Formats: sequence, structure tokens, C-alpha cells
Amino acid sequence: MVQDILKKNQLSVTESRLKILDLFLTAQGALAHADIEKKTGESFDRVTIYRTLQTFVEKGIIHHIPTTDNSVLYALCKEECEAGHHHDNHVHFVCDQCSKTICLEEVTVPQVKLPKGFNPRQAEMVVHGVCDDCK
Amino acid sequence: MVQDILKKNQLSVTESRLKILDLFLTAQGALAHADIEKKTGESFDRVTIYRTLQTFVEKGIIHHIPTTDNSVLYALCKEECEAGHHHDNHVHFVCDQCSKTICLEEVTVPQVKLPKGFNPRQAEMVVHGVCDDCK
DNA sequence: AGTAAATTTGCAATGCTGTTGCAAAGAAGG
DNA sequence: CCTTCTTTGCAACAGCATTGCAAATTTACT
Repeated sequence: MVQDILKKNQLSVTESRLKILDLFLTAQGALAHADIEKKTGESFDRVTIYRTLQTFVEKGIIHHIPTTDNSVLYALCKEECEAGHHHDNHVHFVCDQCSKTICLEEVTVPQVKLPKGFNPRQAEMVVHGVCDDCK
Repeated sequence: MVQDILKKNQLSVTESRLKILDLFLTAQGALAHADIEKKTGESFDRVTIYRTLQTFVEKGIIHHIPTTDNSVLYALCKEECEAGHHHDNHVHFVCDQCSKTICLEEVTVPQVKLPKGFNPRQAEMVVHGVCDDCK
């Protein structure tokens, strides 16, 4: 239940948090601030949404998704994520048709051989194409 | 010569374009708008720089670099790039130390096996770590 | 070289995205 | 039910990027 997730993370149960968390639970794919603003029917202040997202990230409920088009997206974390320590080494897929962004949990970012001198620490991969629904 | 590149692309030869193009030719690594603003010593208006970058991208002289931190970076295109059609399937490297972004022309983005239904069209990869200079 | 036409530049204004301070409203805990 | 602590909404602000328009510059032509 949505309430329990908030309580488990020591967060006050408020209308905005319930609603926004619910959106993430039912959404397939990642959400941007603007998506949430739209889907909540503008019942919450922009600032509240920003702060809620920030809080959720800090608690490890959602995480920040790498994009290459300079948008800011969030998605639910898997169980392995904890407050302050996110695991997110999977490939992300962006559909050119419906422009949804989806976490491909089962596809891990491949290793690449870098030129001499370059020391990799973390790699991110974003694949663009057509998703399952749009094909 | 810098002038010739402009003329080849049917662009008027102006001071700002010469200077900015020159910056790209001599820079190692990608440039952001702010870098250019700094390196030109604020002799051009911010707007002019924006418009120049836009024009260069349209002509295929520079291209937009994928980043995962929501910054906007540009780098020179290789010969294969043409107006409106960029080739940019190499890996990009971001140094955590000096925070330079470098095109690893010789490292191509590896293919990944996607779940059923997903149809890849283009993939981008950004590797973070420590670069040759900073190691 | 000189001039008209077309392009580019700089300024001002505007929009979008995200942040901060603060008082009022709401949740938690007894 | 009441006190305390947290969260919300508003207003203001900051940074980055875009647009309209008049002035300046470049190009092309004579």
C-alpha cells in the first residue's frame, strides 16, 4: 500500500506524497516534473512537486534517470536501492514514437575498452528506438 | 583555414563565427556555451553565441554531445557529418576530475540485446571516470 | 570602390525550469 | 484535543535559452 511505503521511509503521509507516489507505482516508464504536474491536475504547487521528488530521491524511493536530451526524469527504485545509495546500472530506452522512457532492468550496460590512460568508473547507456507498445 | 570552412558552408564570414569556430578547432574536448562566453572574453553577446552554435549545428560543422548531467555540449564534427545528418556513434567520456568531456572517436557504442519487442535505432553511451591527463 | 540588398548582431523583453525564505496550513504524537 | 514538528503555497529570485526588432555588418553587384 502507498501509505506503508511512506511510513517505512519515515515520511509524513500527505496528500501530495500519496498522489505522486501512486503515479510512480502505476506509471509504466519514467516521469518528468511536467508529467506529474499534468497528471495531478494542477492540484499541487510546482514547488511542492519539486520538493516531493527531491525527498523521494533522498529516501531512495525513486531515482534520477540519465537522459541525453536534457530532460530530468525519475523512476521507481528496485528493492536494492537504499537511501543515498542508488543502483542503476541498467540500460534506458527512449521510444521515438511515444517518447516514453523505460528502464530495461534486465539489460546491463556493457563494458567497453577505452584508450590507454582512460579509467572508467561508471557508464550510462541510452538506447533510442521503437518500444514494444508502438511497434 | 577557418574562413574556408565558413565559406564552404555558405555562411557569412563574421568576427564571432571566426572566433567561435577557431575555439572548436583548437579545443581538446567539448565546449559548452559558457566556455565559449568565457574564452571569447565576453566580446560577443550571449545571444550571438547561441545563434552561432545553432547555425553551426544546422550546417553540420559541430554536433550536440550527449551528456547525462543536463549540460549542453558541442564538439566539432568529423568529415562524415553533413548538414542535417550527424554521425556520432562513438562513446563520450567525462572526466570526474577536470570535468572535460572528450569524444572517443575510436570507441564505438556496443550493441546490446534488448528484450523482445524493443527495436533499437540509435544508442548513446557516456562513460565517467578519470581521463589521461588527470590520472 | 560604392551602393543596395540580405544577413547578422545586440539589446530588451519574455519564457521555462528550478530554488529559496517565510508565514500559514497540516500531520504526528502524546 | 492540543502542542510540536513538518510540509505546503506563495512570492521572489536565479540561470539558461529564445524571440522581435532596429542598428550594424557582410555580401553581391555595378
